[in-house]
Amino acid sequence: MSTINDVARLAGVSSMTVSRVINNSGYISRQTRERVERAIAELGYMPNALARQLRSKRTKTLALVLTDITNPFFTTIARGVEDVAGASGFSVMFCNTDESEADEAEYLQLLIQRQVDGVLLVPASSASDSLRMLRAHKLPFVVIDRRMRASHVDEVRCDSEAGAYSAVRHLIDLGHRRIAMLTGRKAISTSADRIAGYRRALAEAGIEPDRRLTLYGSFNYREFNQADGYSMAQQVLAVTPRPTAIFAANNFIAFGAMRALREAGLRVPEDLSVVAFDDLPGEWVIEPFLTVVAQPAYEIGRLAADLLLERLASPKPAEPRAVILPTELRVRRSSGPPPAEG
Amino acid sequence: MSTINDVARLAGVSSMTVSRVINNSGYISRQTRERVERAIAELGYMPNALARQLRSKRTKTLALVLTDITNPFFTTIARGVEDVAGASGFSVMFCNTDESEADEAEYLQLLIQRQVDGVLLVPASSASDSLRMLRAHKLPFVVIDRRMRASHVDEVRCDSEAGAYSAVRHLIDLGHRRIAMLTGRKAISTSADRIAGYRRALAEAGIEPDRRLTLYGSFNYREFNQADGYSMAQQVLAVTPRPTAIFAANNFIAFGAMRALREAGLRVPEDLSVVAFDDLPGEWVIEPFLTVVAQPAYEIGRLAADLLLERLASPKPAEPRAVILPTELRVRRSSGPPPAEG
DNA sequence: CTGTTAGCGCGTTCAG
DNA sequence: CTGAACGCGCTAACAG
Repeated sequence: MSTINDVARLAGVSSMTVSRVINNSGYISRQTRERVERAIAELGYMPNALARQLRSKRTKTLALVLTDITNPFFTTIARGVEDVAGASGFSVMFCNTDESEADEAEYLQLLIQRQVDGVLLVPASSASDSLRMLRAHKLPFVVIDRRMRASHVDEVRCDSEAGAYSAVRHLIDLGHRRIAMLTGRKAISTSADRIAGYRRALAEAGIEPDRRLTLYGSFNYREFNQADGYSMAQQVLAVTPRPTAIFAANNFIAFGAMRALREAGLRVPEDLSVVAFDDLPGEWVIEPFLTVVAQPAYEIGRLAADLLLERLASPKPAEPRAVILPTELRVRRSSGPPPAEG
Repeated sequence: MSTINDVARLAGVSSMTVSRVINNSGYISRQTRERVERAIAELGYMPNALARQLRSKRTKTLALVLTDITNPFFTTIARGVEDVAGASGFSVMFCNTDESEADEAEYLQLLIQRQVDGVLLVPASSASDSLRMLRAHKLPFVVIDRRMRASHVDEVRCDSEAGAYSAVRHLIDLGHRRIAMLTGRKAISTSADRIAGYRRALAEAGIEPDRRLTLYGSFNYREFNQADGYSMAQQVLAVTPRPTAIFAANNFIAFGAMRALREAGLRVPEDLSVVAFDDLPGEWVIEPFLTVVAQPAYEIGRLAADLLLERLASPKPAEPRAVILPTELRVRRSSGPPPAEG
């Protein structure tokens, strides 16, 4: 409502003096400072951030571009980002791309126009169009959760290959040899990495991979969720001989698969074991059932924001840094030995 | 990087002409339009949103101030808000207050400074300091999920009283007469309303309320979550005669309580029934167990955003509107008849 | 310690 | 159909 000039007039000083009071910059006599502060209080003056940002060329805003804030894995990352950013006086804009590259591009445009200081990006694909755009506008960024084809970027993610390996290895140790893998979109690096880990574990155990047992999700994110896990599970159950275990590349797929299994009258883990990527926050689960490969989501968000803020603070462009976090296998009740041969 | 003037120079026109091309305002000859567009493409020019917003006094941004985006109930609301806002070209800023009135006040200040066009507020308390601030700065807002003491505001929420009534009535119908109620902070209207519904159901059934069976959460939000439900459950279990049912005012409390029950060696629902407010999205639950009073969270977000956008669009301040949505009782396996008298 | 000048990048207003 | 002048609210860079 009221501007810096109104304050200046009321306090009988120049607007510059008011500015200095607001920003605590330069020296000001106690008297004038108090006069100014009184005027500010009287008018209920609040500085217009747009004008400040336009002038100072800094918005103190980060953007977190991810696929779906509804997914607890990303929600937790978001929380980590916000906590770190907030502690440094930065706000965070959240953007849901729904795994759509078009939406991602559109959001990046918006963010560039809004002059955000930096971007945290969970890329919808490993293509580098987005990176090109970010670079063209000299906008600092950190890639989260997924690899890009273009290397040499700051990135924070988990070791999906090793995580998948540990999950499949766990199943193999239990005695499974026919293990199906239900994964996400082919375009996402985590899908590829988890399949790689799956294959390595099989190879190490001398198990010949059966092509019919590795399925990619198709989706269209908004329609996917459980549906894909459900139909993929139905597909692998139709293969003979039937697999004795399913490795799901994320929680949603696992839940969809569980539904398919129940409908098929199969018990978990007696008839079939299930292991998934990503755990659910403990608060939302009464009694955890799924054996999972957990990723430290909050930590990912925290570290990514740290890295980005560090970049913003330091004047010189340093070497890109990759932070690769370990996963943790949490063995619970959904995995057990395969049923005795019939 | 490049400004409107750079484009103008390259195209050999004035910046005003470029502005008209960007905004599709006024008449422009096909030729110049094409020249300008070529220049824009060549420079990779993107308009500076800060400057536009400063000039036009509109940011096309809404803020959603809530207590915790990590809570699935609010996450779903957020998604509803974002979908509606996005469809009208608005961005959304999310702000987590962690149930702290101080954080809320701080965020509102930030939002005022950033000149957001409107605010969707899940108030941390029913006190009206926040409303005063919003009004003083003529910032349109809609209150979500909770009542404020000050009436006469736009609001969208569920009927907590009726929802609680239906839950407790369900328990009474099953034969329960000693029903404990574990609720949230006293300062939150939903706590009060749910207790009112609880009491009405008891009164109607001629059951004398036992003061020892109604507990308020203390918290400090970040530390609360399950912990409070856990300890509150322990407290009511110590009361003799022991209650045969627990009504939890939200999911987190319910889960904490479930943990306490399990540790106490009590089976649900054989030894004790549990009913909670708020459902979990179906995608994250393998087999829903809790009987719940579900709120249409996505709908709440959608309607609130609709209402706010309507206010922004219409020039005249209309009468405040209250949208009160019904809840839905979903009976599942956590509730059953009380154990036979020992 | 304080004020003046200038301009961030854009769009409104009014002339042509 | 196009352009010039001006100002949104604030602060950097100089005075003094």
